[in-house]
Amino acid sequence: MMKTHSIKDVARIAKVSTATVSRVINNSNLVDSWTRDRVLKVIKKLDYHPNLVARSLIRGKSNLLTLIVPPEPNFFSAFYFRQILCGISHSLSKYPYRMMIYQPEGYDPKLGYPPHLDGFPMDGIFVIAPLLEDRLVKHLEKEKTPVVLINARSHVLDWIDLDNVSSAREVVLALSKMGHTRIGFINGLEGYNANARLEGYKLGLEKSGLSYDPQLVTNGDYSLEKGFTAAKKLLSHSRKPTVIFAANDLMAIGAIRAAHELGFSVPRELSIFGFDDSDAATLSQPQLSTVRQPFFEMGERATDFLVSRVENLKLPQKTIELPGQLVFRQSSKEKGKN
Amino acid sequence: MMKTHSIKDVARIAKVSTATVSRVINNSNLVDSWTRDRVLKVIKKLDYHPNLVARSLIRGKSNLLTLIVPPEPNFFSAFYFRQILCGISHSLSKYPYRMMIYQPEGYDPKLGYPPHLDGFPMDGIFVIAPLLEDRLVKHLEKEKTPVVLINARSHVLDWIDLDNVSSAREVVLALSKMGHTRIGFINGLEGYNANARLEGYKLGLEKSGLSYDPQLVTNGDYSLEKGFTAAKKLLSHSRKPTVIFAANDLMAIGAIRAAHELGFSVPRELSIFGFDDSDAATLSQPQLSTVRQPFFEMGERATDFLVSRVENLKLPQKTIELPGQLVFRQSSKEKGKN
DNA sequence: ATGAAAGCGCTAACAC
DNA sequence: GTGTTAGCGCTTTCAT
Repeated sequence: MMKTHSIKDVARIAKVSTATVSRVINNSNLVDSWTRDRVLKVIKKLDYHPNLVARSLIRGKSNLLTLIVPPEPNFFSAFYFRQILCGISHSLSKYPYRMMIYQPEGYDPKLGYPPHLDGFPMDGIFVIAPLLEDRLVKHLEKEKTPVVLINARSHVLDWIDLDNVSSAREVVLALSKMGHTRIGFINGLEGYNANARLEGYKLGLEKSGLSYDPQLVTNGDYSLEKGFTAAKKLLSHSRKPTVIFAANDLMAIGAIRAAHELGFSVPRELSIFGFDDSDAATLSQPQLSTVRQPFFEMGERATDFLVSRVENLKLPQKTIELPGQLVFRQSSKEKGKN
Repeated sequence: MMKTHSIKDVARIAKVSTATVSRVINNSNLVDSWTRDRVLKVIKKLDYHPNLVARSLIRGKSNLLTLIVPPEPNFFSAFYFRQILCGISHSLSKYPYRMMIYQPEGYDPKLGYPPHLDGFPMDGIFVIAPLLEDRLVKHLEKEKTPVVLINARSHVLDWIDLDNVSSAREVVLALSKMGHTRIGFINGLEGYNANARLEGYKLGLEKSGLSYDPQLVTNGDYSLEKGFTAAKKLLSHSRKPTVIFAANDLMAIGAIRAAHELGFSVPRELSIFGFDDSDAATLSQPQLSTVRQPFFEMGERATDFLVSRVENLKLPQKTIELPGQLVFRQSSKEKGKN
């Protein structure tokens, strides 16, 4: 920020009042077209740009949105984070808003997080929730600054989330249609997502006329290592699965490694299905079939939600579940085919 | 941003002037400790926080730094981008500054980019340069807003970059020490980096007493596909390399695939060395030996550079070359060993 | 050590 | 249509 021309300079040179200049730069129609032209000419000549700080001060609105990032140092690397970021950034170009990124060092219940977040001005807040602390969400629900939750839910705040249940169900349905009858499942960490995906798994079985077999289901923690051991466990039973569906890609890749170590060929003898369509999905050998979460679109929609709420605080709560998309790659195939 | 208490409320209740309150919140020592206590008490009681917008207006300083992101929609996914972002965010927590992310839709030479960048206030600019347009850098060199270049260089602006030459040289040196005498090189896209890495490659050969053989060097474009074809070409010669050093990881992975397709076992018959230590490096099979760019540290240093320049515009140009770190994984081994 | 007052650049009544 | 003016919340001389 440096010294530039102000509205006064323009007014003086154009021989009008600052009010008129203000009207011009705000496209008010209460200004004669001849006057407007004169003012615009001066504005151009001076290369005048309105000082948005002054505007923020008087309007009580900064046009800044904050994306809160959990204190984990490598959160920016998370695949979903960057996709969402892309979506936000893309959608934001439609609006006169900018995004600030704020990663608190930690949460201090005394000091509280929002709405001050160190006092920096902001009109609205994006929260990416997968790794987020519940208490922050609780806190945000009480604040007046508009918030949109991405990949999480609330009874109060706007949110955007994957339809985990139907996505998992669709996978099982597809697998069943491919001839698989023994479908293993490696669940994620305890929490909403894991519950929903497991529920979808069960619904898929039901819809396919398959019965639920506890021996085919095991717990994971979203890590590659756990996927590895979980798959080994699943494959050690007498009536082995012909396909393993993992609640995320990393565990699916762990499962592939386990299969290889046990001498199973993927996908000839064992199919593997992941969840998330992370980078790892195409880097793995064989490339992973998986569920693509529409993170980019989530970011876009979140932006639309947030901007519209900032501009109209009275809106009713908006929520949306987006469907996942099944991506078939090399790690899955019809049962018995070659 | 919503209606909160102002400095006037505090002043009124504490029975002092606003000037005194201002002194208190700015830690001026020109205030009696008894008065200070009284004021602080009121501040706490009212949960008063200074309005940073008003402060920005009067100080002509927003404490906002902008990270410019090239118009490519998926730039946020680039692995160096997120590492750098982590570094910036981490270092930023030491300072009373925040980061805005701004991805222009495109560059308009007429309108110009900075310093206005749509007029949003900012005290300084981070530019991540690998994919960045030269004309933006040229433009920035003429502006008064402080800029720090990350992964690029300038004769005017502050910058932070990898020491590409010495990093590539170290790889060749290490490879040579491991017994390799025929070291293939897949170069990157024309540009500073590629030149520097090729130069480092040559220096490494020289220092190792190896002679430069044009047959061992071929051009790439940083893509996996190109790495694949380039490696095939290198391996088709009569006097094949025993190790291929690629100017980035993706090409190195392409080289691994080529080797496999041609029936070479990696690393038994052919070693592969990458550059960047991207995600792909650990996801590939075998895991890739590579050069780790200190992106996180670059982000940190860039932040330190930028903040200190914002706070003292008169500083002389600051530049720094950071050394890469060799990471030995499964894709390389000593020649002839098993 | 403290206060009064001007003013940062802009917008929005309100008057004409 | 256009101008006058008050004031957003803060900092900072300049007095005292």
